[in-house]
Parts: sequence; C-alpha cells; structure tokens
Amino acid sequence: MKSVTIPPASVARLPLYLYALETLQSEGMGTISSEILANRVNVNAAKVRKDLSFLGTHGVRGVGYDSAVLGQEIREALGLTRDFGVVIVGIGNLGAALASYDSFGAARFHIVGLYDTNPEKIGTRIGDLEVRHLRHLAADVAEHDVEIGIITTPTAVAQEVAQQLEDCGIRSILNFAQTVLHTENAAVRRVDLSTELQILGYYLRSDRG
Amino acid sequence: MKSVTIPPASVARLPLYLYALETLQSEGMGTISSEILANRVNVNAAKVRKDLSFLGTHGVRGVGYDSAVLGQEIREALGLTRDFGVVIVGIGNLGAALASYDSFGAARFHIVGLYDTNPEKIGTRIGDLEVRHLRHLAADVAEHDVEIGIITTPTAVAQEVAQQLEDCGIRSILNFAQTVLHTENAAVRRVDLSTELQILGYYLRSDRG
DNA sequence: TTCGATTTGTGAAGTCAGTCACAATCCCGC
DNA sequence: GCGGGATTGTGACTGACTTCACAAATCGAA
Ligand SMILES: NC(=O)c1ccc[n+]([C@@H]2O[C@H](COP(=O)([O-])OP(=O)(O)OC[C@H]3O[C@@H](n4cnc5c(N)ncnc54)[C@H](O)[C@@H]3O)[C@@H](O)[C@H]2O)c1
Ligand SMILES: NC(=O)c1ccc[n+]([C@@H]2O[C@H](COP(=O)([O-])OP(=O)(O)OC[C@H]3O[C@@H](n4cnc5c(N)ncnc54)[C@H](O)[C@@H]3O)[C@@H](O)[C@H]2O)c1
Repeated sequence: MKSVTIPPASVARLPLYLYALETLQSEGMGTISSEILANRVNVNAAKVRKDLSFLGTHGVRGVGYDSAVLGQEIREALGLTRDFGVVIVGIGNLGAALASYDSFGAARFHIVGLYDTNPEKIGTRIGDLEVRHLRHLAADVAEHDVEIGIITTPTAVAQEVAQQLEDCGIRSILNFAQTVLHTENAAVRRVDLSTELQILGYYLRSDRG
Repeated sequence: MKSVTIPPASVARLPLYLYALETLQSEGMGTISSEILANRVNVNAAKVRKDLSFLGTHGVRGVGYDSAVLGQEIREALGLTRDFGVVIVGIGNLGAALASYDSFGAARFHIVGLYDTNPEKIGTRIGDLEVRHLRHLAADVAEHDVEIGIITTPTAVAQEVAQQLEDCGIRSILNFAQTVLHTENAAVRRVDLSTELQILGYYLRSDRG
C-alpha cells in the first residue's frame, strides 16, 4: 500500500473526482482528460493533474486517464476498498433522515447502530435497525467493527457524546451539532447548516457593496 | 457600512466565533480574550485576533473584547442584521428534516417555501408550511423576498433545480446533493455527507500506515 | 516513419493562509 | 500618576495551496 501522504486540500477533492468519474463512466467515457474532469468539478485542470499525481497515477500523455483505472486508484487512496461500520447518535429529525438514507457513496459505509436516550425513541425502528439506548454503545461498538460515529444530538450534549464515542475507540466523528468538538485523537469533520447559511449571508451582503 | 473584503478563510470562521461568543455571553462573560475564544473554536489565538481585525473591531489591550459589542460586529459583518427568506426544494427525508428545524442560527433565516414535484408530497404540511409544486417557485420568489435556496432533491435533478433557482433571481444556494453545481452568478455552498465520510475514510486508512 | 495535434507531469512562480513575536496600550492598585 | 501584569494589533516570516507554462510523451494519419 503506497502510502504517500496527500495534502488535505487534495484529499477533500478526491471524492468529487470520484463521483464525476463514475458519472462520466456511466455515460460511456472510457478515457477522460484532466480538462473534462476539471470542468465537472469546477476547478483548474492543472490542479486536477497535480491532485492525481499524488496518487502515483499514470495517465497517458496525449490521451488522458482510463476512467476505470483512475476510479480504482482514487478508491484505494481513500481506503474505499473495504467497508466501514457507522453509528448514529441522536435519532431526531436529522438523525432519522440520515438513518433512512441507504446509499452512502456506493455502499462502503454501513449504518450498524442507532442510539438515543429518549425513552420514546428507544425501540422504534428505521429500516431494519432498532434505536437502542446510548448505554449499549460501548458494548455494541466492541462487538461489531464500528469506526465512524455521526453525532446528531442537540448541541448541548454533543461534546459529551463525542467523549463517549472516543472512549469506545471510535476515531472518526462526523458532527452535525453547532459546536466545535474537542477530541484527543479522533478526527472530526463538522457539517453545520447554520454556519453555511451565515457564510452565504456574508456573500449576499457584499453583493450590494 | 465599512465593507472591507474579508478573506474567505476568515469568513468561514466568523460563525464559529459568533456561536462561541453567544455561549460565553450566556455564561456571564462580559469580556473575552482572544485566547479563550481560540480555545473554544480550536484555533490559534493570533488567528482569532487577525480575523477579528478584518472587522475593524477594537478590542481593548490588556482586557479583551466586549462580548456584546464583538457579537454585534460579527453579525454586521455577516449581514445578520436583517432577515433572509429561504426556500427548500425536494421535500424528501432530508428536506423534511431541514424544514422542521426551526432555529436556524438565531432566527435570521426564515423558511418561507417548500417545493417538490411528486404529487404525493404536494399539499402535505410541515409546521405551518404547505409543500407546493415547483412550478409555483418563480411566482412565490417574486412575491416574497427570497434570497437563499436549499436543494435536497435527488442528485440527478439538482443542476436543473439550481438553474431554476437562478432564473428566479436567487443568488445563494446551499446544495445537499452529491454533485458540483454550475451556476452563472449564484454563490453555492455544498454540504455532502458521502463526501465527508469518504474524507474520514482516508484518515482512518492512514492511521494504520 | 515522420508530423502535428493532444494531453500529461511537474518545476517555478505566485497567491493566500497561518504563526510568531513583540511593541503599543490599557487597567488597576497604590 | 506610576508600575506591573495582561492582552491586543500587526509586521514579518513560514508554509500550504494554486496556477502557469512548457518539455516530454503518445497517438493517428499520411
Ligand atoms: N434538523 C436540522 O435541519 C438541523 C440543521 C442544522 C443543524 N442541526 C443540528 O443537528 C442536531 C440535531 O438536530 P435535530 O433537528 O435532529 O434535533 P432533534 O431534537 O430532532 O433530535 C435530537 C435527538 O437527540 C436525542 N438526544 C438528546 N440527548 C441525547 C444524548 N445525550 N444521547 C443521545 N441522544 C440524545 C434526542 O432524544 C433527539 O431524538 C442539533 O444539534 C442541531 O443543531 C439540525
Ligand atoms: N438523506 C440523507 O441522509 C442524505 C445524505 C447525504 C446526501 N443526501 C442527498 O440529499 C438529497 C436528498 O436526499 P433524500 O434522502 O432526502 O432523498 P429523497 O428521495 O427522500 O427526497 C428527494 C425529494 O425530491 C423530490 N424531487 C424529485 N425531483 C424533483 C424535482 N425535479 N424538483 C423538486 N423536487 C424533486 C422527490 O419527490 C423527493 O421528495 C439527495 O441528493 C441525496 O444524495 C441525502
């Protein structure tokens, strides 16, 4: 496994390339130029080539990249050649929506547990999963192979939940609550609607000088 | 309105500072140092000060920032001193969850319309809003003052919906579909769970060398 | 086999973001 | 009204990311 470290900015674009590639492939394109990929993803073609060069890929000069090969190379770089177990904590509006969303990027990510603390939620089902009390988290994580935790609890308890996830050995957290989590080792990515709207607000404002 | 342009990286952090400030304020802190704010948001204190300096703020040396004043300055910079109308297109799992989420960052963002094309969805209610057919979008946007569009349709139609939003004069789009939108003038922010999980996948992978 | 049209891979240059470090300033107690 | 401790504001530095630009490689046609 040739594990050259890829700059974070490039890593964040790899999923976009992968998705664009899959689309193009399904449209019957066997080889793809950096130019075409760049247009799909709205970036500079040189950036595409540089990003792909971190994978140690070899496109063919004068031709482009073989879409099947390149797709596989990106999948390997992202570690998408195996499955990941995912748990969701906080099965409210948002948590339930995520739980019922099955096709997480070509099915490498599998939701294997749903947790809440509200007695009214415990025992309800979403798809073929039952919502369990958070107190079972540790045992469940130990038993199944869970690597990613998604937090969709109210903001006030998100930090506490993150701690529990870390205590169970989970090293990757996706946080939908409106707070910045402090973790010791876990990688955290934050997704927050309010933040995004506020950023859009800034650019709306500067529109009118 | 002193409209110095703020670097994008700083703009993206302002909402975090604002949220941290509001929390600290509610804990009774009247003045706040860059150090404390930095800890809350997990960044370097010098970065906080530099970011805040773009606002033309004036903290007090030896003391810190007045939390009420600073909060107001950030709100003004982000344009949060007025209200924004928001519409959501695609009222499925995710769209419905967003629609029922009322407290969008201190209520400056108001959802004023929900749209779908599926006859089974049309006419259903979420809160006090009724889901309307997408064909009413243009007229509704013209009538009410809508500035932000949220796309939660299937990926396949997201681009087409974005075009319609732009045609209605909407200049800011929040895109939850797994595709990169191409717009002429509108600012787009993309929020995608699959992408985030894949990024986490990379860092899980490199854990084990 | 050579030529022209393409397209990659990548050094070099340019731009932007993050950090350091410290003078300038302020508050408070005396 | 002076001194000590605290904290800001910012110039200079460092590093990361992006873009440019072009030689090197490939293909297909003549
Ligand atoms: N719904 C949205 O559109 C939306 C948008 C942006 C951000 N968010 C954020 O996402 C989070 C969830 O939002 P929501 O609308 O789904 O809220 P919600 O209130 O519908 O759901 C929260 C769920 O978490 C559960 N919960 C509470 N404490 C818990 C604990 N200690 N352990 C486990 N579960 C616990 C609750 O019982 C509830 O089921 C919030 O932090 C919110 O700020 C939501
Ligand atoms: N639900 C999730 O957890 C989740 C996670 C990541 C990404 N996404 C993305 O969010 C989007 C929505 O996901 P979802 O789970 O809510 O899907 P969904 O199928 O539940 O909802 C999609 C809705 O869009 C409507 N729709 C279809 N075509 C339309 C059109 N032309 N105009 C207006 N409405 C239209 C459908 O009738 C449906 O109600 C998808 O692009 C998905 O990839 C969802």
